[in-house]
This record gives sequence, C-alpha cells and structure tokens, in this order.
Amino acid sequence: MVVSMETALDIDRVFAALADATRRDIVLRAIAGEEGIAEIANRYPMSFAAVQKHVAVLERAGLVSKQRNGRRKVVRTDVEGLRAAQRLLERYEHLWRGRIDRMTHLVTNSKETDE
Amino acid sequence: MVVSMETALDIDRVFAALADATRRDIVLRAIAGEEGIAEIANRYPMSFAAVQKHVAVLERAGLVSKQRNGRRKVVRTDVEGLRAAQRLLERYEHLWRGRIDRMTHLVTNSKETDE
DNA sequence: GGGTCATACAACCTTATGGTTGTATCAATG
DNA sequence: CATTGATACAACCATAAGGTTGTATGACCC
Repeated sequence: MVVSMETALDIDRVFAALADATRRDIVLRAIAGEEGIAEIANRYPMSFAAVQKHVAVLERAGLVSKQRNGRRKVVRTDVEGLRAAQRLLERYEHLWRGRIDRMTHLVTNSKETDE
Repeated sequence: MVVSMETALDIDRVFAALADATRRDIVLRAIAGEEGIAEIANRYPMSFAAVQKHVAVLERAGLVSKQRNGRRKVVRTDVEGLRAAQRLLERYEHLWRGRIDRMTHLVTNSKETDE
C-alpha cells in the first residue's frame, strides 16, 4: 500500500532517476497528479512501454506513486524523495561553505581559531 | 581562472554523477580540497584508474575541479553544480506545494481528480 | 461475455557504465 | 637525463540502462 517505508535511503536510485531528462519532466507533470501513464506517454516521442519503464524507475526511487482511478493509474509526484535529495545537496553545500569560511580565516587572520 | 562557463545546464551529468555512492563520497572528501587523486584513491577498494574515472565524471559534471600542485593534482569540490541541482529540486518541491494548495481547494471527498 | 481502453511484463537489441590492466605523459629530483 | 611519483588514457570485459515489439492481465461498457 503506502510505499513510504525505506524511502529516503535509496539516494542512488533518487539521483539516478533524476539523471534522465524525460524522467525529470515526468516528475514535473506528475505534480498535477491528474494524468494516467498513457496520457503522459503521449507527450513523449517514444513508446508507451518506454514511458512505463521510466515511471517504474521513478516509483522505485520513491519519487512518484501510482493510484488506481477506474481503468487508469494516476501518477503522482511524491515529495519525500525530492526532499531527501535536496537535504543531501544542502548538506554538501553547507560543508563547502564551511571550507570557504576556514580559508577566508586563514587569508585574513593567519591564525587557526575555530570561531 | 573561473571555471564556471556552461555550468548549470548539464543537469543530466550532475545527477548521474551524484547517483554513485563512491562519487558522492569523493565530493565530500574533495570539499577539503587538499588531496590528490592518488590519496583519494587509497581510500577506496578499487584501482587508481577507477577512482580517476570517477573524478573525471565529477569534473565533467562541474562538481569538482583539479588544480596542479607540484606533481599532484588537487581535487576540489565546486559549489556551482551542487547549487544548480539543488535549485532544480527546490523548484520541483515548490510546484508540488502549489499542487497541495489546489487540492486543499477541492476539499470535497475522496475521489474524482478531474475538475 | 465480447470488445476495448489502460496498464503490466517478457524478450530482445544497442549503447553506456563501472571496473580491470597496461602503457604513456609529465613534473620534480638526484 | 634517468628515475621516480602522480596522473592520463586506451583497450578490454561484464553488466546495467534505455529503447523496441509483442503478449497478457484488468477494468469498464454494451
């Protein structure tokens, strides 16, 4: 049922999923949460099955989920995976800024005191 | 000097680069900006050449840069690529919140996604 | 139940990716 | 300038990824 169990720890899958332009676009479209796979597939110059595979990749990465609605399955973007990736990038950037801080310290003060 | 030329548009490469655990780890280590490739390579259970390739992938993605220092080349994390990816994720999340807004408008009951 | 719309999945092909080893370049040093 | 240390790059191999077509399941409509 609810797919959000081990979600956030499959960082590999999240980034790999986002590494494809078609999939990123699907994530954007699926934000509306109104289209079935066929409708999504119609927008891309590839087969239905190909798009289906892309959606499957996104689903495994926890970036979208599918919900039955009549004979269709509506694809909907799941915010949790996005946040996980985002937090990771923020962490990287934070550490990097820390490094700049330290370097600036050395240049201007010539001493190594951690504030 | 400044290496940021076409930076932010290689989103595919940025995400693909970050989709590998070894490479993410290298990005973290390279934040210190003090190790050469050989030193980095020593930390991983794979050949020097393999690590070298990983660094090359990160470099092509604009996530790290190499700087000569004597006979070594020091690997240093570049913040620009990280920011680009982060901004993209933020944009996704923002749009998703917009969707929540719209859904809140339709506080009727459980089904019907069409309006 | 038969037809049809929407999705799932298997088999297959081609190219990319992650790893290996081996060889070449390049900079410091004796 | 020969040697050594550090990096670059080519050739190769195994597996994964992105695409195709074809077939099977599932849900609705008559």
